[in-house]
Amino acid sequence: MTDNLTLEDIARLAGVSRSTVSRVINEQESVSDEVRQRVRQVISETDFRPNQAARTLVTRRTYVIGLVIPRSTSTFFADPYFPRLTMGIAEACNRANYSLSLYLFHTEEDEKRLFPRITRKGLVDGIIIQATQAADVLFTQIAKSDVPYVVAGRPLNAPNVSYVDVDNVAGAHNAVRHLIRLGRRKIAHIAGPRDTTVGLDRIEGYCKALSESGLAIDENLTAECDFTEEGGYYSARRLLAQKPDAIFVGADMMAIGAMRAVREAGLRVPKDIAIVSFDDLPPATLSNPPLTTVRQPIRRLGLKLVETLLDIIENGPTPPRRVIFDTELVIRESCGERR
Amino acid sequence: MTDNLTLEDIARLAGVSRSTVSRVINEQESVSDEVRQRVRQVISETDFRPNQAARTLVTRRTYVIGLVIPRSTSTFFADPYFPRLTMGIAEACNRANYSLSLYLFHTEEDEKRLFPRITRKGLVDGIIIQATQAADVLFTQIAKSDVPYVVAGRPLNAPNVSYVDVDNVAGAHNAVRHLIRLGRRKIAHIAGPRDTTVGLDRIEGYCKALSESGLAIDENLTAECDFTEEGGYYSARRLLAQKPDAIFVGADMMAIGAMRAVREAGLRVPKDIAIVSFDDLPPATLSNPPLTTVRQPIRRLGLKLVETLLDIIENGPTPPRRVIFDTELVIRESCGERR
DNA sequence: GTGAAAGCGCTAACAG
DNA sequence: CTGTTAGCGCTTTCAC
Repeated sequence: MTDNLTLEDIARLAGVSRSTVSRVINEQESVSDEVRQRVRQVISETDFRPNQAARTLVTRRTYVIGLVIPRSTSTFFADPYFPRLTMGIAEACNRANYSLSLYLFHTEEDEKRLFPRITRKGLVDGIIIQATQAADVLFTQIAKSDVPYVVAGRPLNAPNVSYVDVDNVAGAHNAVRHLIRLGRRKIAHIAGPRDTTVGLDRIEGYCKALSESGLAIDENLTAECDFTEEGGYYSARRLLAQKPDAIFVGADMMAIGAMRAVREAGLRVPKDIAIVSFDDLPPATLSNPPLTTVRQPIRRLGLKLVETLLDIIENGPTPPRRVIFDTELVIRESCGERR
Repeated sequence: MTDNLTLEDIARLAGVSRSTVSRVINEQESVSDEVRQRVRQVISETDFRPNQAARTLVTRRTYVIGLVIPRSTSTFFADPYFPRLTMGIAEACNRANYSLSLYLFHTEEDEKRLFPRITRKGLVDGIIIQATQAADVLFTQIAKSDVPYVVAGRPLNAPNVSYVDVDNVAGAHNAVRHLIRLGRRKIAHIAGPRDTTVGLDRIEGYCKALSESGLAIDENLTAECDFTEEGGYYSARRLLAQKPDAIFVGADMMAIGAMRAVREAGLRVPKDIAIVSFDDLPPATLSNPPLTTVRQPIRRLGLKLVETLLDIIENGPTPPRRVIFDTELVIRESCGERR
């Protein structure tokens, strides 16, 4: 099937002009039913599909959106969060008839070399970019080009950008309040990196809940690490020295690690140490005991990200759009009962 | 930064012709150093990047490859397998300066509507498509278009296609032999779907190992299910009635489910039931006890898939390329010691 | 309602 | 070594 058909060919076969075929393909009104039928017939017989590049060249629309995952999170593909988010984004793209280009950076060199390519014309109509520390450089670059973009998660040092995020402060606040309500008093926190808003916001919610209840905020009760299982494990080991009766962990994967450390220390969850975490991804259900955790509406996040980006593509970047989703505390067994 | 610069503009600014600028951009030799410098200067000052669509229109190259995940596997994004594979593919794309378009189908309707769009000209240079039952229809379609493609995993009913797969028969064979060597005699199997080669091949390896050792193949000792944790759980529950002393599970996620069932039945892994599974993904390490499992070189699979596709794009689809990777049995605790 | 013609921004002969 | 010219396949005025 070596078909290199063009509009011209279809036009000839249907006995009309190229313009008419174009009109039929683009579903314009001003074509007589009879001609439209004939053209459609030829198109389906020949299995003709217009060349996308040619179309893009004149319309300035690629119908592609790019999803950029900066390097520090690319290892996070080990975390189920990003695949989930990607699914949501892909679903929205499918619906809107957009293609989704995935730019998964592994190294800083990747970013330096590849990112400028992405922002060239005729490649993507807009970009969804994951907020991370490494992303900050990219923000500057992307802002200089005039490619529309939206950030997944609140960026740290980027005013006036559009983003979609969850209310991490409220989620963390709620989680810790739950522990307090259950009678826990010495609550530790395994936090995400302090150079991300995710890390920072959850710390803020944690502190807020403590303060409200008149509990002291002890620096030694907070450990900072990346979002991995390993990180959670080692952080918990360190924190255990302080003999906390509960840990609020900033992500499910870290909570799995933390529980491993607790188990190894001969302590029991939730009896000796109650645990509440953040995300509600599959590992939360499968762990033993299952995790009480703050659920993020990841799929909706993905859908909204695309919706927002398309809005920006259509109507320009100002004013910045900001969408914050609520979270929901899912109570399972790792937090135990009221004491 | 509303730049709508074209080659022509750069040419004017540098005092040369459009062709010369094009030559500089495409790194052709035949340009004097002096001119090259001046042009480069202007390009960097203006931050000019050539329009990709225009380029594609004439070169017939998009430098985009598509990754198609048919519907039945799209839920598998819950499984860490696909994210991992995607990472490998993305890494290879980055290296080769290709963009990666992700087509994640959720429904049959997605496939019907979207797939024809993908195979149009000027959108992608080639496609990597995941082998599944649902993919069979797509194979027919893609074969009709002349878009180069390669299959991830061996497809069931598609002769003459190029694919990259692991040796599932040998991997399963090896896994089951290990159980036999450890003294297990009544070995059950939780298999993947029989309408996929993954499911079928692993069953074949399982049976082969049994036969070789003179063990009877009992149909009641094999349960078939999808690749989910839930599936593994319910299959194990059923199989437990037969009182096996070992289970070879066709995927880590199913093994996690199977272990849950075993635990609930008051049995212990590996003492009462030894378990060996397939994949070696993070859940295998994190489970309790950690899983003995057949490691797949997923990242290499991804890299090879891209390499093969680029080869096909360059040199045509014939002869079909077939690459089979070896697997490796990773021994942890779920299989226990020799009895 | 339909066709002719111009042009999107680039590459690639072909001259010189 | 460099410039001129002719398209790539489509959309989009502008006539009729």
